[in-house]
This record gives sequence, structure tokens and C-alpha cells, in this order.
Amino acid sequence: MAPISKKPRANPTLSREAWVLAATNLLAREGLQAVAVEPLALALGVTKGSFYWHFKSRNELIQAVLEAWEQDQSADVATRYGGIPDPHRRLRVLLFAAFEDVENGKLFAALTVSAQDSRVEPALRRATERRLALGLEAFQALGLSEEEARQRALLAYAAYTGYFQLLRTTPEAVEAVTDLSGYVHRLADALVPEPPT
Amino acid sequence: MAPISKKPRANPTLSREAWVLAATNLLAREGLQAVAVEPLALALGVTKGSFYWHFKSRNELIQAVLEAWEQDQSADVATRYGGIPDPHRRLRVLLFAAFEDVENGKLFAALTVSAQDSRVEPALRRATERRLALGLEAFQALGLSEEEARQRALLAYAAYTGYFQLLRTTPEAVEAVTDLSGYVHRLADALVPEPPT
DNA sequence: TGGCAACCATACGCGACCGTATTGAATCGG
DNA sequence: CCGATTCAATACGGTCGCGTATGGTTGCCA
Repeated sequence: MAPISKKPRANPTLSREAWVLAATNLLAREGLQAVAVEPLALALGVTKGSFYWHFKSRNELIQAVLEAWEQDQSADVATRYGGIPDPHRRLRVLLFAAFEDVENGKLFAALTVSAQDSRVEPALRRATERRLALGLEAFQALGLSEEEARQRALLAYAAYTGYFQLLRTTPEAVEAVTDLSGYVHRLADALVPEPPT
Repeated sequence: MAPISKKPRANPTLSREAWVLAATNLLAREGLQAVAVEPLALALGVTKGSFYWHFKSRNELIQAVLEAWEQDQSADVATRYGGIPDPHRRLRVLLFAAFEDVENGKLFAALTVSAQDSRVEPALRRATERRLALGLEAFQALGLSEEEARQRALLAYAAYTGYFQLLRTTPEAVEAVTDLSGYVHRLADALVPEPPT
């Protein structure tokens, strides 16, 4: 038998990151109001006592979750977006990448739900601004006017937001459309003018 | 001086409908969790005592709000949609009407936020199903295949949902697109094939 | 082996909101 | 004018989650 010491301490001890991770998952699945200290502790098999050793408050946990989210948002964009020279391809890659990352889409939808929250709001606003700016730029690179590019960017972003919102609220309705990539294709075709053959 | 009786009873007495109306407004502005009995009573200048005379519970109030909403959803569709013979016009009218009703759009967005709630979920699901079915039908009337019509309907609905969600979370971002009708035009043009000139 | 630091449990007080009871005041029909 | 009805205030007990205080284990290290 392995020399299990008296109390294996369930988990070899919880790290701050473990709390943040668990909180993020809970947030994505059940929303911000669900990321509460006591229930979270219960789910992790410990009590509040542990939590308040790692964090000053629930507020601090939420801030940490949001920071982590914003971090790998930027990271993602940087890697995926990279420098695709052809503007048509770049735009389509952008669209497909966005819709394919379902996990992130769900998390984003969950955050949108709590947009009223004073901690969530700034993070969400920054994300939205970045994304819309990226879209604007991408559409302008196609030769569209600013106004037109702005409209299409908003349209694309609304379609993104709405898609994951619907996926959250009424998954059955979305799944009735059997083919996601067909959906995104349609979106891309509707928004991205034909390349100059 | 007008013969003000001893206690003019602030408001000439609150009706059940007044509570429902106030709750609906609060819901649209601050979400479901904000429609709480005590705060609501405070806002109306009375106390819980009054509320629990008109309603059995908070739950009953919420049900009432949802029922009222579903009621005039159907009513709206019936009147607006009416029988426009030409499928192209019908579809465009539908789209414009949906985006123009900002009040209802905001209320819808607020409900979407609380889609997890066991009372909201069914109402929201029914609304979504009705709307998608309407969209499917309208696109099929243009001669599109079912699959294609389904995709476009979902796209249009996602754009609708997402638009009002963005309006809720980050109004500045939306307002940067100066022209709403331009936006909707773009959406319509992208989705509705040219009429057979 | 004593001691300190990391990690966690337990117990408590607090505020917000729900729902219940009970009482009070205005109003209307007879 | 009076009693019943309608509407509302007050006071209470209960739940859930936050945050604090305090004490208990474990592990490492001198």
C-alpha cells in the first residue's frame, strides 16, 4: 500500500489558480450570481475558511476571473489573427475562428448576462471595443467606406453575440440548424463581398 | 383649497395591474433579480403589506409579468404581420418592425438575461420558436430550400438578439453606427435575395 | 523536537429579501 | 351610521450568502 499519510487532504491543497479556474467554469455554466463563496467552497470540498485565506473577498475572486479572461482574449486574437495578408481570407478566418471556439463563446455569453455588474461592465466594454475595431479595420481593408464597414462589423458582431446567446438560452432552436459551418458560411457570404475573381 | 381628505392615500390605491406594470418596467431596466418585493414596494411608495394583498407571492407577480408579455407579443405579430402578400416586402417589413420596437427589444434582452430562470425559460423558448418558425416560413416563401431558409432565419434572429443585447451592455458601441435603418437595410439586403426585378 | 507558516474548519454577526400574522385606516352598501 | 370589505403598515421568523475571528492540522526546517 502506498504510504498515504493520515489525511490525504482531499486535494493536495488548493491553489489560488484552482479557485479562479473553478469560478470561471461555474461562471460559464451558471452565471455570475452562481459564483458565490460558500457554494463554490462546497463544490471544491472545502469551506469558506479556505477561500478567505486565498482571497480578500468575493470581489477579488471575480476580478481575478475577469483579468484572466481578458488576458487570454488578447492572446487568442494575437495568435489566430496573426498577419494574414489577403483581407478576404483574413476576415473569413476571423469569423470561423470566433464561432468555432464554443467554450469562449459560452463564457462570453455568461459575461454578457451580467453586463450590469460594475466589475464586468468595463471588461466587457473593452472586449467589445477591441472586437468592433478589429472588424471595422478588416472590412475597411476590403475597400469599404467607413460607414459601411462599421455597419457590417456591427452586424457580424451582433450575429456572433446573438448566436451564443441563443445557444445559451434555447440550444434546441440553434441545433435545429444542423450545420453550424453552413451558418457561418452564410454569414460570411452575406458580409464579405466577392473577391475580385 | 381642495378638500384633501386626511390621508390622500398617495396614489388613489394600487391595482394589481399597476404592480405588474411597474415590475415590467423594472425588469426591462434592471433585470429579473431587481424585481423584488420590498424594493418594488418602496419605489411605489408603499410596503410589502400591500403587495401581499394583491399577490400570493413574488412568483405570482413574475408569472403575471411573463403572461402579459407573451400576450402582446402575439398581438403585435398578428397586427404587424397581417397579410402582406408579396414575400419580399413581408420579410422586410418584419425586420424593420422588429428593430424599430426598441422598448420591446430591451425587454426581450432583459428576459434573455434571466433565461436560466425556470419561469422565464419556457416563455422565452416559446417566443423563440414562434419567431424562428415565422422566419423560416417567410424565407421559404421566397423559394429558398428549407435548410437555407432555416439558416437565414437563425441569422436574422441572432442579429436581432445580438443587436439588443449589445444595446443593453454597451450602448456606446452601437451608437457609433449612426444610422440604425442603415444597419437594418444592410441586414435585409444581405439576407433577402433581390426581388425578380 | 519545538516552532512557524501554510492551509483549512467552525462559529458568529450582519444585511437583504421572502413570506406570515396581525392590526389599522379608508370607503361603500344598506 | 355601521359593519364589511379593501387596501396598507408593522412586526416577526426564516434563509442565504458575505465577511470576521479564532482555533486546529500539517509540513518543513532548525
